[in-house]
Amino acid sequence: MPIRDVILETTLHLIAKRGISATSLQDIADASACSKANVLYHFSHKEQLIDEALAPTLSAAADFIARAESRGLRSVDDRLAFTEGLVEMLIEHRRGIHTVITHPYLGDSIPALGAARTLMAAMAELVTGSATGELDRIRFGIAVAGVTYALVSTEILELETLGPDELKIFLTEALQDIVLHSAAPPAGVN
Amino acid sequence: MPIRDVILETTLHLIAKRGISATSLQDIADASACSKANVLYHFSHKEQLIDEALAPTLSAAADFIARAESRGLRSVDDRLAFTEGLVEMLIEHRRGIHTVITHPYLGDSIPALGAARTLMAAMAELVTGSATGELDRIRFGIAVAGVTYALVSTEILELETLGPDELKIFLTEALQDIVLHSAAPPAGVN
DNA sequence: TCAGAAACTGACCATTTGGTCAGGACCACT
DNA sequence: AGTGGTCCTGACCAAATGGTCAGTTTCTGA
Repeated sequence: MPIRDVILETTLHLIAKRGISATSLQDIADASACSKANVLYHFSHKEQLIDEALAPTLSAAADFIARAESRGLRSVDDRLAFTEGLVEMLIEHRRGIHTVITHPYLGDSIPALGAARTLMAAMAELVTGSATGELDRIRFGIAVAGVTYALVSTEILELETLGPDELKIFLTEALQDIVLHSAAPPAGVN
Repeated sequence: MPIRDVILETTLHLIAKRGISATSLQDIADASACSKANVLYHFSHKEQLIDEALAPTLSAAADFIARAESRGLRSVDDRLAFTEGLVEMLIEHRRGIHTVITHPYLGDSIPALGAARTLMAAMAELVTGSATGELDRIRFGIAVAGVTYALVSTEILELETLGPDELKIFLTEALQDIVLHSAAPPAGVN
């Protein structure tokens, strides 16, 4: 594995664990077994390094949202596909998502985090735009925010005991219960 | 307002906005219109300052969880009371909760954040312990994590347009829909 | 009025931070 | 063998950080 990729991998790991501001270039260099100068040779600035480390997460999220947008969320099938895709994406890019979630403020200095904000807004509009009423909207929103955050801090639901496959199944099912409940209310709740 | 309280207030404000590591004592001093040395006169270390700024949030959360624990979450009424209390507490201590949520890693250096971790675990056990099955547990967890996170980053659901009262009503209602759905499933979903 | 405590400050310090730079090692190609 | 380019490093820098301290102002109570 080329040192450049090692550095990126290490960076993603460290910033997810300790946070961005608390992770110095020296830390990253040490953990990558190279010099700080070398880190700055491959990535001109710290911001650029972080940005690049988060890039895969961001593009995966952007893809997911773009697909969902083009398909819409009107039908029950759309919503099922949406929730399943969301869970899949979140699981695969756990560490990046965690970083994005825990750093809402650095959006101005790190492009990826700014982009994340935009994506969140897009997702919110997608989710809320397809809802039929205020309550429905909020319920859907809570569900989406819920899986996202629950997965990010897996201890909260003691999810870490589950394997990735089970995890995906359970989360998807739970999410779909909530979402379907709002898409096709059995009683006159709304 | 005594300068000590001004500093605490300012600190809570700044760390919620920019994050802990990115908020320097100088920033806090400037925003409080006093010298950095004075900040360190009232609070011997940065960690202690942060800790004290988060204290009200932490004790409110601890109180809430203790009350919920002693009452349990068995009956529907208990769950209704729990969700309402949760939403109330989250709304009142928004900024502190936001800080706690976005700084899972500093738990070792800042006591309040360590305590927050413990509280989260306690809440998880409370919530999951009262569930009847794995799916039920996860659904409840998602709902709780959902309101928490949604409220913390209000833009996500465009909640900032709602007044605090409406906000509370809507969030509580949505949460209770989800929770009740799991407590007393109308159809044989579970 | 005056002493002593509490509140506050500027100057200072060691350390760490992100970042630069001149040069060395290693490579492929001629 | 030599040349040019990529990879990599130690030494270095200015700025900022958390924190100390000696000393000054301000309050308070006798």
